[in-house]
Amino acid sequence: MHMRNRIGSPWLKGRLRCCGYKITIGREAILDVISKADTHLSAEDIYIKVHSMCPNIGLTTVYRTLEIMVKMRLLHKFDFGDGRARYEIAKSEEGENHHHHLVCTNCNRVIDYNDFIDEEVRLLKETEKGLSRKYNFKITNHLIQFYGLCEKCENLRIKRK
Amino acid sequence: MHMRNRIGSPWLKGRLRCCGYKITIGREAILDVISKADTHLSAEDIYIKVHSMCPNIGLTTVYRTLEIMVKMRLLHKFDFGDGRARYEIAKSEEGENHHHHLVCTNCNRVIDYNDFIDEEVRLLKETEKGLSRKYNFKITNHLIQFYGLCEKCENLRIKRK
DNA sequence: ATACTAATGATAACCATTTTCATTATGTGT
DNA sequence: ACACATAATGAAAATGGTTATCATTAGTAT
Ligand SMILES: [Mn+2]
Ligand SMILES: [Mn+2]
Ligand SMILES: [Zn+2]
Ligand SMILES: [Zn+2]
Repeated sequence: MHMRNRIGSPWLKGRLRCCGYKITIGREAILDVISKADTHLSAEDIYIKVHSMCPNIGLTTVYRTLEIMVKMRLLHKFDFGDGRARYEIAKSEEGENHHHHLVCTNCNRVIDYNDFIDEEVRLLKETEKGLSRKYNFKITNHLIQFYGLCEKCENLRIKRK
Repeated sequence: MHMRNRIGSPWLKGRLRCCGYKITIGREAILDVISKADTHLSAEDIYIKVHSMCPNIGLTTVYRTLEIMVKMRLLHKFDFGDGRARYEIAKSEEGENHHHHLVCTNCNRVIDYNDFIDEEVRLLKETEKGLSRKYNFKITNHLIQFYGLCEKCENLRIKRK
């Protein structure tokens, strides 16, 4: 039993392996950081965290691994408007991690939510079905984001006034 | 009556003017291109079209004008995943131009749709109200995109198989 | 027409991401 | 354990969309 087996999600490693990808030290460290993250990390965020554990992993490898995982749909890639891509686990051993976002247009804070009401989910499926038929478009995914001001920024705005 | 009054949306020009912005030849040409566009243009797309009419307008001016209009909420700025921002009229004399998108993940084609069903609109408003209350988040806008394969790409995929 | 100042464009800088390529490490078969 | 084929890697350079700089120009109010 080596140290290596202790880091990185075994499930994610399995997914990579069975797609023919090799499990390297760098990838393990990257998987480890991603699977433990509770925010939307940028490639550089991940690189910095990985670097503290494995100082010889390059930023290029981070980008390459992220790209693979996005293609495999294990990771979601988002643009929240701050000039860099941000990543978040899409699938894990526990299943899909589907949720929507509230994005503050002032401070770029992002709030996840997945407490959908039943009616919401039903109508979304209905809508997807209708669109698929009408536009002959095979829908595989959706992105729903609400933009506005978070509590803090809205309070600041009111005070300033 | 000069030639200048014949190009660019008078309404858009009015909006800029009453915010203290000067109406320049470059801006008129940019407004003209944007208001006549029926696709999601990039800054360079706009620059090329403007250039054919006004060869001495620089790309920098295009970027600057677009930025102003996005801040004024006259324009929407989108990221469809092709590495450049794309713009689309958000408000015009006729009112809001609100719609959602179907984005092909293979060829990057984007389909607009705004034939929402009543229930859809109602539930969206309801959802926004619920989220605002729950997360103390002041929602001003939303982005809804469905990803998948357009008719053409889906057909190609089937044949290839 | 004049003055004030916003707007402009050429250029360089910026910076996230990608490409290149010689070197290294991994999985597999022995 | 060893060797082999080749996927993966990292350092460095390139790419490309966007932004900053700054001297010059042009729109607007008077
Ligand atoms: Mn999220
Ligand atoms: Mn559109
Ligand atoms: Zn905020
Ligand atoms: Zn397509």
